Amino acid sequence: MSVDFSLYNKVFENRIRLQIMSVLMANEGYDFSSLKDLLDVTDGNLASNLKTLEKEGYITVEKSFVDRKPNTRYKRTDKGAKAFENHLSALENLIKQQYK
Amino acid sequence: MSVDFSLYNKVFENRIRLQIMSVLMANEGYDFSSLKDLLDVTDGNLASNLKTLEKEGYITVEKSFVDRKPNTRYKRTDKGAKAFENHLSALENLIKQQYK
DNA sequence: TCATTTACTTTGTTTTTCAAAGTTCTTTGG
DNA sequence: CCAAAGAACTTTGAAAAACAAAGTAAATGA
Repeated sequence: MSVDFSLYNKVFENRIRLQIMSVLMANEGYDFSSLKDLLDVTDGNLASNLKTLEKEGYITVEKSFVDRKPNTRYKRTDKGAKAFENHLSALENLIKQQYK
Repeated sequence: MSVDFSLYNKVFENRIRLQIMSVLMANEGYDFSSLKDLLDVTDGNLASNLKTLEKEGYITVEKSFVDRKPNTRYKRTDKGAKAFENHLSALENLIKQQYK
């Protein structure tokens, strides 16, 4: 009757965090400035949403220098991948339900 | 490369509103107390989220008496159905992208 | 050495969420 | 007929979340 929402994850309720994880699922890693271009957000906003994901243990951060410029690279963790897949399952249930 | 998010709708970023619309897509109508039981929210919270959907023109409200008790019944509008389907499309793109 | 770029952090405002309490309308029991 | 009760709110206010803007650090380039 009703859709199972137990796998729904509030961390991914935010559009920016949802998109960040989506990008990090499709790519092994992605850097700060590329994310910024892709998602069209201010750097402060992006940084704080990345921090939220990091605090949850969903992504890792690696700082280095590329072309003599600072470069910060983000990657999903296994925990993050699992959590995201679970969340997508909840959404998938919602979508499927429509045809029931 | 990146997922199309143009159909993403901020109104449905909230879990409760997302679930309400989901229920109203699968059912012609649904009443207040049944929604309350289903979604496990306080009546104030439910009422305010229903009002948000009503203000957007996504649902309609009909009040009557059933078994001598007040009964409020909610239905999706065409506009609401369209907006919700669009939003699900955006989510579907996100899910599909994972297998690319 | 001074400006510039990247990737933040801090600050503070605005927006959103939500619970709790109060209100209205109608029915029912005494 | 009056009080109590239940449904469905509305109001109030507090807490959390979202963001923009400005400030900062570290390294490089001119």
